[in-house]
Amino acid sequence: MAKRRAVGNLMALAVLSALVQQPMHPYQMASVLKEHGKDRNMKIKWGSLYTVVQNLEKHGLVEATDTVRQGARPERTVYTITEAGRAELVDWVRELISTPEPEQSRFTAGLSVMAVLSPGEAAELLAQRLTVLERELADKRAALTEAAREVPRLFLVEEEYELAVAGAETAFVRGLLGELTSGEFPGLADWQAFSETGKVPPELAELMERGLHPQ
Amino acid sequence: MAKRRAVGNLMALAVLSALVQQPMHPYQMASVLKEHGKDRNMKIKWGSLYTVVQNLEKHGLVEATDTVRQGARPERTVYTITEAGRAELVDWVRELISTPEPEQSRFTAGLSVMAVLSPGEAAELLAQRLTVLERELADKRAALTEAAREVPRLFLVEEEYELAVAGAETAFVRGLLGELTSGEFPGLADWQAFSETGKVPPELAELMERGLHPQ
DNA sequence: ATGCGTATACTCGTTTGCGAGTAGTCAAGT
DNA sequence: ACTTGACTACTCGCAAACGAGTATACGCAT
Repeated sequence: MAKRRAVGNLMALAVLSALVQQPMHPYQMASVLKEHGKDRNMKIKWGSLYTVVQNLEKHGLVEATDTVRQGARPERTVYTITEAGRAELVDWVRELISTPEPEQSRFTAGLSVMAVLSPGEAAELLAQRLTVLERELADKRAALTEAAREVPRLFLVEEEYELAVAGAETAFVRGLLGELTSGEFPGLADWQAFSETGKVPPELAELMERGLHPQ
Repeated sequence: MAKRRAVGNLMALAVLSALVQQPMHPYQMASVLKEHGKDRNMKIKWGSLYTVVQNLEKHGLVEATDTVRQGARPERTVYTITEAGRAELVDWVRELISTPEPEQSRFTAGLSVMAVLSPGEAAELLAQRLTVLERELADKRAALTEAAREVPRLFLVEEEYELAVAGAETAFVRGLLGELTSGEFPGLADWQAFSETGKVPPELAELMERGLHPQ
Protein backbone atom coordinates (compact mmCIF):
# COMPACT_ATOMS: atom_id res chain seq x y z
CA MET A 1 0.00 0.00 0.00
CA ALA A 2 1.21 3.42 -0.81
CA LYS A 3 1.81 5.14 2.50
CA ARG A 4 -0.67 7.91 2.99
CA ARG A 5 0.23 11.27 1.54
CA ALA A 6 1.50 13.90 3.93
CA VAL A 7 -1.06 16.33 2.56
CA GLY A 8 -3.92 14.49 0.97
CA ASN A 9 -6.05 17.37 -0.28
CA LEU A 10 -6.02 17.61 -4.06
CA MET A 11 -5.62 21.34 -3.66
CA ALA A 12 -2.12 20.57 -2.47
CA LEU A 13 -1.45 19.00 -5.84
CA ALA A 14 -2.55 22.16 -7.56
CA VAL A 15 -0.36 24.24 -5.27
CA LEU A 16 2.68 22.08 -5.91
CA SER A 17 2.12 22.17 -9.64
CA ALA A 18 1.86 25.95 -9.54
CA LEU A 19 5.06 26.25 -7.51
CA VAL A 20 6.92 24.07 -9.98
CA GLN A 21 6.65 26.90 -12.48
CA GLN A 22 7.92 29.55 -10.08
CA PRO A 23 7.89 30.61 -6.42
CA MET A 24 4.88 32.61 -5.37
CA HIS A 25 2.70 33.68 -2.46
CA PRO A 26 -0.62 32.03 -1.69
CA TYR A 27 -2.82 34.67 -3.17
CA GLN A 28 -0.93 34.51 -6.42
CA MET A 29 -1.36 30.76 -6.47
CA ALA A 30 -5.08 31.29 -6.36
CA SER A 31 -4.90 33.76 -9.23
CA VAL A 32 -2.72 31.47 -11.30
CA LEU A 33 -4.98 28.50 -10.70
CA LYS A 34 -8.01 30.56 -11.61
CA GLU A 35 -6.35 31.81 -14.74
CA HIS A 36 -5.51 28.30 -15.79
CA GLY A 37 -9.11 27.30 -15.40
CA LYS A 38 -8.42 24.96 -12.50
CA ASP A 39 -11.23 26.62 -10.69
CA ARG A 40 -13.63 25.18 -13.20
CA ASN A 41 -12.88 21.71 -11.87
CA MET A 42 -12.03 22.68 -8.34
CA LYS A 43 -13.62 25.53 -6.48
CA ILE A 44 -10.94 27.41 -4.61
CA LYS A 45 -11.68 27.34 -0.90
CA TRP A 46 -9.91 30.20 0.79
CA GLY A 47 -9.74 28.58 4.16
CA SER A 48 -8.20 25.46 2.69
CA LEU A 49 -5.62 27.21 0.56
CA TYR A 50 -3.79 28.73 3.50
CA THR A 51 -4.12 25.59 5.60
CA VAL A 52 -2.81 23.46 2.77
CA VAL A 53 0.19 25.68 2.17
CA GLN A 54 0.98 25.61 5.87
CA ASN A 55 0.77 21.84 5.91
CA LEU A 56 3.00 21.57 2.89
CA GLU A 57 5.52 23.73 4.69
CA LYS A 58 5.25 21.67 7.85
CA HIS A 59 6.11 18.56 5.87
CA GLY A 60 9.00 20.21 4.08
CA LEU A 61 7.44 20.08 0.63
CA VAL A 62 7.58 23.84 0.23
CA GLU A 63 9.50 26.52 2.10
CA ALA A 64 9.03 30.21 2.71
CA THR A 65 11.89 31.88 0.86
CA ASP A 66 10.91 35.49 0.88
CA THR A 67 8.42 38.02 2.05
CA VAL A 68 7.40 40.95 -0.03
CA ARG A 69 5.36 43.99 0.74
CA GLN A 70 3.64 46.07 -1.85
CA GLY A 71 2.50 49.46 -0.71
CA ALA A 72 0.87 49.21 2.68
CA ARG A 73 -0.70 45.85 1.89
CA PRO A 74 -0.24 43.03 4.35
CA GLU A 75 3.04 41.21 3.96
CA ARG A 76 2.96 38.24 1.66
CA THR A 77 5.11 35.18 2.10
CA VAL A 78 6.61 33.73 -1.05
CA TYR A 79 6.91 29.95 -1.09
CA THR A 80 9.26 27.79 -3.11
CA ILE A 81 8.91 24.10 -3.81
CA THR A 82 11.62 21.89 -2.31
CA GLU A 83 13.24 18.81 -3.76
CA ALA A 84 11.04 16.68 -1.52
CA GLY A 85 8.09 18.62 -2.88
CA ARG A 86 9.02 17.85 -6.47
CA ALA A 87 9.45 14.20 -5.60
CA GLU A 88 6.08 14.11 -3.88
CA LEU A 89 4.43 15.78 -6.83
CA VAL A 90 5.80 13.28 -9.30
CA ASP A 91 5.03 10.33 -7.09
CA TRP A 92 1.51 11.57 -6.52
CA VAL A 93 0.82 12.08 -10.20
CA ARG A 94 2.10 8.60 -10.89
CA GLU A 95 -0.37 7.20 -8.43
CA LEU A 96 -3.28 9.29 -9.66
CA ILE A 97 -2.73 8.20 -13.22
CA SER A 98 -1.91 4.57 -12.72
CA THR A 99 -4.44 3.41 -10.17
CA PRO A 100 -8.15 4.10 -10.42
CA GLU A 101 -9.92 4.61 -7.15
CA PRO A 102 -13.63 4.19 -6.68
CA GLU A 103 -15.12 7.62 -6.38
CA GLN A 104 -18.54 8.37 -5.21
CA SER A 105 -20.65 10.66 -7.32
CA ARG A 106 -23.63 12.59 -6.10
CA PHE A 107 -25.69 11.47 -9.03
CA THR A 108 -24.99 7.81 -8.26
CA ALA A 109 -26.18 8.43 -4.72
CA GLY A 110 -29.33 10.06 -6.08
CA LEU A 111 -30.04 7.22 -8.48
CA SER A 112 -29.62 4.66 -5.74
CA VAL A 113 -32.54 6.14 -3.82
CA MET A 114 -34.57 7.21 -6.81
CA ALA A 115 -37.25 4.72 -5.77
CA VAL A 116 -38.53 7.15 -3.13
CA LEU A 117 -39.89 9.32 -5.94
CA SER A 118 -42.75 8.52 -8.26
CA PRO A 119 -41.74 7.44 -11.76
CA GLY A 120 -43.40 10.52 -13.18
CA GLU A 121 -41.44 12.88 -10.99
CA ALA A 122 -38.23 11.00 -11.59
CA ALA A 123 -38.72 11.42 -15.31
CA GLU A 124 -39.34 15.12 -14.90
CA LEU A 125 -36.20 15.61 -12.85
CA LEU A 126 -34.13 13.59 -15.27
CA ALA A 127 -35.42 15.78 -18.07
CA GLN A 128 -34.25 18.83 -16.14
CA ARG A 129 -30.84 17.31 -15.67
CA LEU A 130 -30.65 16.38 -19.31
CA THR A 131 -31.31 19.96 -20.37
CA VAL A 132 -28.52 21.31 -18.21
CA LEU A 133 -26.21 18.49 -19.22
CA GLU A 134 -26.73 19.11 -22.90
CA ARG A 135 -26.03 22.79 -22.58
CA GLU A 136 -22.91 22.20 -20.51
CA LEU A 137 -21.72 19.60 -22.97
CA ALA A 138 -22.09 21.98 -25.88
CA ASP A 139 -20.31 24.73 -23.95
CA LYS A 140 -17.45 22.46 -23.02
CA ARG A 141 -17.07 21.22 -26.54
CA ALA A 142 -16.97 24.77 -27.85
CA ALA A 143 -14.51 25.88 -25.19
CA LEU A 144 -12.26 22.95 -25.95
CA THR A 145 -12.12 23.46 -29.70
CA GLU A 146 -11.52 27.14 -29.06
CA ALA A 147 -8.68 26.44 -26.64
CA ALA A 148 -7.19 23.78 -28.91
CA ARG A 149 -6.28 26.48 -31.40
CA GLU A 150 -3.73 27.96 -29.02
CA VAL A 151 -2.93 25.40 -26.39
CA PRO A 152 -1.20 22.08 -27.09
CA ARG A 153 -3.13 18.86 -26.52
CA LEU A 154 -0.91 17.97 -23.58
CA PHE A 155 -2.55 20.67 -21.49
CA LEU A 156 -6.03 19.80 -22.58
CA VAL A 157 -6.21 16.08 -21.93
CA GLU A 158 -8.06 16.55 -18.70
CA GLU A 159 -10.71 18.59 -20.46
CA GLU A 160 -10.99 15.94 -23.11
CA TYR A 161 -11.48 13.40 -20.38
CA GLU A 162 -14.18 15.41 -18.70
CA LEU A 163 -15.86 15.81 -22.03
CA ALA A 164 -15.83 12.08 -22.61
CA VAL A 165 -17.34 11.40 -19.21
CA ALA A 166 -19.91 14.16 -19.59
CA GLY A 167 -20.88 12.67 -22.93
CA ALA A 168 -21.41 9.27 -21.35
CA GLU A 169 -23.51 10.72 -18.56
CA THR A 170 -25.65 12.65 -21.00
CA ALA A 171 -26.21 9.58 -23.13
CA PHE A 172 -27.11 7.54 -20.08
CA VAL A 173 -29.62 10.06 -18.81
CA ARG A 174 -31.13 10.40 -22.25
CA GLY A 175 -31.51 6.63 -22.48
CA LEU A 176 -33.03 6.24 -19.04
CA LEU A 177 -35.42 9.10 -19.59
CA GLY A 178 -36.46 7.58 -22.88
CA GLU A 179 -37.28 4.29 -21.25
CA LEU A 180 -39.29 6.01 -18.55
CA THR A 181 -41.36 8.18 -20.86
CA SER A 182 -41.95 5.48 -23.44
CA GLY A 183 -42.99 3.11 -20.69
CA GLU A 184 -40.61 0.37 -21.72
CA PHE A 185 -38.72 0.55 -18.43
CA PRO A 186 -39.28 -2.87 -16.86
CA GLY A 187 -41.24 -2.84 -13.61
CA LEU A 188 -42.65 0.61 -14.22
CA ALA A 189 -46.14 -0.50 -13.21
CA ASP A 190 -44.95 -1.91 -9.88
CA TRP A 191 -43.01 1.23 -9.17
CA GLN A 192 -46.01 3.37 -10.00
CA ALA A 193 -48.25 1.28 -7.76
CA PHE A 194 -45.79 1.44 -4.94
CA SER A 195 -45.44 5.19 -5.12
CA GLU A 196 -49.21 5.67 -5.04
CA THR A 197 -50.12 3.22 -2.32
CA GLY A 198 -46.88 3.00 -0.40
CA LYS A 199 -47.27 -0.75 -0.55
CA VAL A 200 -44.37 -2.86 -1.68
CA PRO A 201 -45.41 -5.48 -4.25
CA PRO A 202 -45.10 -8.92 -2.67
CA GLU A 203 -42.36 -10.23 -4.91
CA LEU A 204 -40.21 -7.27 -3.85
CA ALA A 205 -40.92 -7.46 -0.15
CA GLU A 206 -39.11 -10.73 0.15
CA LEU A 207 -36.15 -9.37 -1.80
CA MET A 208 -35.74 -6.48 0.60
CA GLU A 209 -35.48 -8.89 3.48
CA ARG A 210 -32.49 -10.71 2.20
CA GLY A 211 -30.73 -7.80 0.64
CA LEU A 212 -30.60 -6.52 -2.88
CA HIS A 213 -27.12 -7.45 -3.83
CA PRO A 214 -26.59 -11.12 -3.26
CA GLN A 215 -22.91 -11.94 -3.07
CA MET B 1 -30.30 28.73 -4.22
CA ALA B 2 -31.27 25.66 -2.36
CA LYS B 3 -30.55 26.41 1.28
CA ARG B 4 -27.72 24.25 2.49
CA ARG B 5 -28.61 20.85 3.82
CA ALA B 6 -28.68 20.39 7.56
CA VAL B 7 -26.44 17.35 7.17
CA GLY B 8 -24.53 17.48 3.92
CA ASN B 9 -22.61 14.23 4.05
CA LEU B 10 -23.87 11.71 1.52
CA MET B 11 -23.64 9.09 4.22
CA ALA B 12 -26.62 10.83 5.79
CA LEU B 13 -28.56 10.09 2.63
CA ALA B 14 -27.73 6.44 2.95
CA VAL B 15 -28.74 6.46 6.60
CA LEU B 16 -32.08 8.11 5.85
CA SER B 17 -32.80 5.71 3.03
CA ALA B 18 -32.04 2.77 5.31
CA LEU B 19 -34.32 4.14 8.04
CA VAL B 20 -37.15 4.57 5.57
CA GLN B 21 -37.39 0.79 5.40
CA GLN B 22 -37.42 0.31 9.17
CA PRO B 23 -36.05 1.71 12.41
CA MET B 24 -32.64 0.46 13.39
CA HIS B 25 -29.53 1.11 15.40
CA PRO B 26 -26.33 2.48 13.84
CA TYR B 27 -24.46 -0.73 13.64
CA GLN B 28 -27.36 -2.38 11.84
CA MET B 29 -27.39 0.51 9.37
CA ALA B 30 -23.83 -0.29 8.53
CA SER B 31 -24.67 -3.95 8.00
CA VAL B 32 -27.69 -3.15 5.85
CA LEU B 33 -25.72 -0.71 3.73
CA LYS B 34 -22.97 -3.24 3.31
CA GLU B 35 -25.43 -5.93 2.37
CA HIS B 36 -27.00 -3.71 -0.23
CA GLY B 37 -23.64 -3.10 -1.77
CA LYS B 38 -23.56 0.58 -0.86
CA ASP B 39 -20.11 0.02 0.49
CA ARG B 40 -18.92 -0.68 -2.99
CA ASN B 41 -19.55 2.95 -3.86
CA MET B 42 -18.99 4.42 -0.44
CA LYS B 43 -16.55 3.12 2.12
CA ILE B 44 -18.20 3.13 5.51
CA LYS B 45 -16.27 5.33 7.90
CA TRP B 46 -17.05 4.38 11.46
CA GLY B 47 -16.31 7.71 12.94
CA SER B 48 -18.55 9.43 10.46
CA LEU B 49 -21.49 7.08 10.85
CA TYR B 50 -22.05 7.90 14.50
CA THR B 51 -21.43 11.60 13.99
CA VAL B 52 -23.86 11.67 11.10
CA VAL B 53 -26.60 9.91 13.03
CA GLN B 54 -26.11 12.32 15.92
CA ASN B 55 -26.37 15.28 13.58
CA LEU B 56 -29.49 13.91 11.98
CA GLU B 57 -30.98 13.60 15.44
CA LYS B 58 -29.94 17.12 16.35
CA HIS B 59 -31.79 18.43 13.33
CA GLY B 60 -34.88 16.39 14.02
CA LEU B 61 -34.58 14.21 10.93
CA VAL B 62 -34.37 11.04 12.98
CA GLU B 63 -35.22 10.29 16.60
CA ALA B 64 -34.12 7.72 19.13
CA THR B 65 -37.19 5.61 19.80
CA ASP B 66 -35.84 2.67 21.70
CA THR B 67 -32.80 1.11 23.22
CA VAL B 68 -32.21 -2.58 23.16
CA ARG B 69 -29.68 -4.74 24.86
CA GLN B 70 -28.65 -8.12 23.67
CA GLY B 71 -26.81 -10.25 26.15
CA ALA B 72 -24.20 -8.21 27.93
CA ARG B 73 -23.38 -6.22 24.79
CA PRO B 74 -23.32 -2.46 24.98
CA GLU B 75 -26.72 -0.87 24.72
CA ARG B 76 -27.82 0.06 21.23
CA THR B 77 -30.05 2.98 20.40
CA VAL B 78 -32.68 2.38 17.78
CA TYR B 79 -33.43 5.36 15.53
CA THR B 80 -36.58 6.10 13.55
CA ILE B 81 -36.93 8.52 10.67
CA THR B 82 -39.23 11.48 11.32
CA GLU B 83 -41.62 13.20 8.95
CA ALA B 84 -39.08 15.98 8.52
CA GLY B 85 -36.55 13.30 7.73
CA ARG B 86 -38.70 11.81 5.01
CA ALA B 87 -39.27 15.26 3.55
CA GLU B 88 -35.56 15.99 3.59
CA LEU B 89 -34.79 12.68 1.94
CA VAL B 90 -37.22 13.29 -0.90
CA ASP B 91 -36.11 16.87 -1.38
CA TRP B 92 -32.48 15.83 -1.39
CA VAL B 93 -33.01 13.10 -3.96
CA ARG B 94 -34.86 15.57 -6.15
CA GLU B 95 -31.89 17.87 -6.07
CA LEU B 96 -29.34 15.12 -6.65
CA ILE B 97 -31.18 13.87 -9.69
CA SER B 98 -32.22 17.11 -11.27
CA THR B 99 -29.14 19.28 -11.00
CA PRO B 100 -25.67 18.16 -12.01
CA GLU B 101 -22.86 19.56 -9.93
CA PRO B 102 -19.28 19.71 -11.09
CA GLU B 103 -17.38 17.03 -9.28
CA GLN B 104 -13.70 16.75 -9.15
CA SER B 105 -12.16 13.42 -9.95
CA ARG B 106 -8.73 12.31 -8.90
CA PHE B 107 -7.92 11.14 -12.38
CA THR B 108 -8.76 14.55 -13.82
CA ALA B 109 -6.38 16.07 -11.31
CA GLY B 110 -3.72 13.61 -12.34
CA LEU B 111 -4.18 14.29 -16.04
CA SER B 112 -3.95 18.01 -15.49
CA VAL B 113 -0.41 17.67 -14.18
CA MET B 114 0.62 14.77 -16.37
CA ALA B 115 3.16 17.03 -18.05
CA VAL B 116 5.54 16.59 -15.11
CA LEU B 117 6.13 13.01 -16.25
CA SER B 118 7.93 11.89 -19.37
CA PRO B 119 5.68 10.72 -22.18
CA GLY B 120 7.09 7.24 -21.88
CA GLU B 121 6.29 6.96 -18.23
CA ALA B 122 2.86 8.46 -18.71
CA ALA B 123 2.11 5.79 -21.29
CA GLU B 124 3.29 3.08 -18.96
CA LEU B 125 1.10 4.30 -16.12
CA LEU B 126 -1.89 4.67 -18.40
CA ALA B 127 -1.37 1.10 -19.50
CA GLN B 128 -1.44 0.01 -15.87
CA ARG B 129 -4.67 1.89 -15.32
CA LEU B 130 -6.17 0.42 -18.42
CA THR B 131 -5.48 -3.10 -17.23
CA VAL B 132 -7.21 -2.51 -13.91
CA LEU B 133 -10.04 -0.65 -15.57
CA GLU B 134 -10.71 -3.44 -18.01
CA ARG B 135 -10.82 -6.05 -15.31
CA GLU B 136 -13.13 -3.94 -13.14
CA LEU B 137 -15.36 -3.27 -16.08
CA ALA B 138 -15.71 -6.96 -16.85
CA ASP B 139 -16.40 -7.73 -13.20
CA LYS B 140 -19.03 -5.04 -12.96
CA ARG B 141 -20.71 -6.18 -16.11
CA ALA B 142 -20.82 -9.73 -14.85
CA ALA B 143 -22.10 -8.69 -11.44
CA LEU B 144 -24.80 -6.58 -13.02
CA THR B 145 -26.13 -9.26 -15.34
CA GLU B 146 -26.04 -11.67 -12.43
CA ALA B 147 -27.97 -9.31 -10.16
CA ALA B 148 -30.44 -8.43 -12.91
CA ARG B 149 -31.81 -11.95 -12.77
CA GLU B 150 -33.22 -11.37 -9.29
CA VAL B 151 -33.38 -7.65 -8.70
CA PRO B 152 -35.62 -5.27 -10.65
CA ARG B 153 -34.01 -2.61 -12.85
CA LEU B 154 -35.20 0.13 -10.54
CA PHE B 155 -32.65 -0.91 -7.94
CA LEU B 156 -29.85 -1.32 -10.42
CA VAL B 157 -29.92 1.97 -12.30
CA GLU B 158 -27.03 3.36 -10.29
CA GLU B 159 -24.92 0.37 -11.20
CA GLU B 160 -25.86 0.78 -14.82
CA TYR B 161 -24.79 4.38 -14.58
CA GLU B 162 -21.46 3.52 -13.05
CA LEU B 163 -20.96 0.96 -15.75
CA ALA B 164 -21.64 3.53 -18.45
CA VAL B 165 -19.16 5.96 -16.93
CA ALA B 166 -16.56 3.26 -16.38
CA GLY B 167 -16.95 2.28 -20.02
CA ALA B 168 -16.33 5.84 -21.13
CA GLU B 169 -13.27 6.16 -18.95
CA THR B 170 -11.84 2.91 -20.25
CA ALA B 171 -12.40 3.95 -23.83
CA PHE B 172 -10.78 7.31 -23.18
CA VAL B 173 -7.72 5.81 -21.57
CA ARG B 174 -7.40 3.27 -24.34
CA GLY B 175 -7.59 6.03 -26.91
CA LEU B 176 -5.08 8.26 -25.21
CA LEU B 177 -2.68 5.40 -24.66
CA GLY B 178 -2.99 4.46 -28.30
CA GLU B 179 -2.06 7.94 -29.41
CA LEU B 180 0.93 7.99 -27.11
CA THR B 181 2.34 4.64 -28.13
CA SER B 182 1.71 5.11 -31.83
CA GLY B 183 3.32 8.52 -31.65
CA GLU B 184 0.42 10.31 -33.26
CA PHE B 185 -0.21 12.39 -30.17
CA PRO B 186 0.44 15.97 -31.29
CA GLY B 187 3.33 17.70 -29.60
CA LEU B 188 4.88 14.46 -28.42
CA ALA B 189 8.34 15.52 -29.55
CA ASP B 190 8.17 18.80 -27.63
CA TRP B 191 6.98 17.01 -24.55
CA GLN B 192 9.76 14.47 -24.85
CA ALA B 193 12.36 17.21 -25.27
CA PHE B 194 11.02 19.11 -22.31
CA SER B 195 11.07 16.09 -20.05
CA GLU B 196 14.67 15.32 -20.97
CA THR B 197 16.15 18.78 -20.82
CA GLY B 198 13.72 20.51 -18.49
CA LYS B 199 13.64 23.30 -21.05
CA VAL B 200 10.31 24.64 -22.17
CA PRO B 201 10.08 24.99 -25.94
CA PRO B 202 9.91 28.70 -26.83
CA GLU B 203 6.42 28.67 -28.27
CA LEU B 204 5.15 27.26 -25.00
CA ALA B 205 7.03 29.58 -22.72
CA GLU B 206 5.03 32.52 -23.89
CA LEU B 207 1.79 30.63 -23.46
CA MET B 208 2.56 29.88 -19.83
CA GLU B 209 2.99 33.56 -19.18
CA ARG B 210 -0.44 34.55 -20.18
CA GLY B 211 -2.26 31.52 -18.92
CA LEU B 212 -3.38 28.42 -20.62
CA HIS B 213 -7.08 28.97 -20.71
CA PRO B 214 -7.86 32.25 -22.36
CA GLN B 215 -11.28 33.50 -21.42
C1' DA C 1 -13.14 -26.30 30.16
C1' DT C 2 -10.33 -23.46 28.13
C1' DG C 3 -8.00 -20.93 24.98
C1' DC C 4 -8.06 -18.30 20.61
C1' DG C 5 -9.48 -15.90 16.81
C1' DT C 6 -13.08 -13.34 14.81
C1' DA C 7 -17.10 -10.36 14.95
C1' DT C 8 -19.63 -6.82 17.37
C1' DA C 9 -20.35 -2.19 18.68
C1' DC C 10 -18.81 1.54 19.54
C1' DT C 11 -15.54 5.98 21.53
C1' DC C 12 -12.16 9.38 21.35
C1' DG C 13 -8.78 12.71 19.93
C1' DT C 14 -6.73 14.43 16.22
C1' DT C 15 -6.60 16.45 11.85
C1' DT C 16 -8.92 18.80 8.12
C1' DG C 17 -12.09 21.65 5.70
C1' DC C 18 -14.22 25.49 5.16
C1' DG C 19 -17.00 29.94 4.62
C1' DA C 20 -18.12 34.07 6.68
C1' DG C 21 -16.04 37.87 8.19
C1' DT C 22 -12.67 41.77 8.07
C1' DA C 23 -9.64 45.23 7.31
C1' DG C 24 -6.96 47.50 4.29
C1' DT C 25 -6.22 49.45 -0.78
C1' DC C 26 -7.11 51.47 -5.04
C1' DA C 27 -9.40 53.88 -8.67
C1' DA C 28 -12.97 56.56 -10.23
C1' DG C 29 -16.57 59.43 -9.72
C1' DT C 30 -18.79 63.97 -7.52
C1' DA D 1 -11.23 66.22 -0.72
C1' DC D 2 -14.30 62.73 0.22
C1' DT D 3 -17.23 58.96 -0.61
C1' DT D 4 -18.21 54.70 -2.67
C1' DG D 5 -17.65 50.26 -4.39
C1' DA D 6 -14.88 46.70 -5.97
C1' DC D 7 -10.85 44.15 -5.15
C1' DT D 8 -7.06 42.24 -2.33
C1' DA D 9 -5.35 39.29 1.04
C1' DC D 10 -6.00 37.08 4.54
C1' DT D 11 -7.82 35.14 9.72
C1' DC D 12 -10.64 32.67 12.72
C1' DG D 13 -13.38 29.43 14.89
C1' DC D 14 -16.50 26.00 14.27
C1' DA D 15 -17.88 21.73 12.50
C1' DA D 16 -17.05 17.58 10.09
C1' DA D 17 -14.26 13.59 8.99
C1' DC D 18 -11.67 10.16 10.23
C1' DG D 19 -9.25 5.95 11.75
C1' DA D 20 -7.08 3.73 15.22
C1' DG D 21 -8.10 1.88 19.41
C1' DT D 22 -10.92 -0.71 22.90
C1' DA D 23 -13.60 -3.96 25.15
C1' DT D 24 -16.70 -7.43 25.25
C1' DA D 25 -19.03 -11.65 23.28
C1' DC D 26 -19.36 -15.68 20.75
C1' DG D 27 -18.19 -19.90 18.18
C1' DC D 28 -15.12 -23.50 17.53
C1' DA D 29 -11.38 -26.39 18.03
C1' DT D 30 -8.52 -28.75 21.29
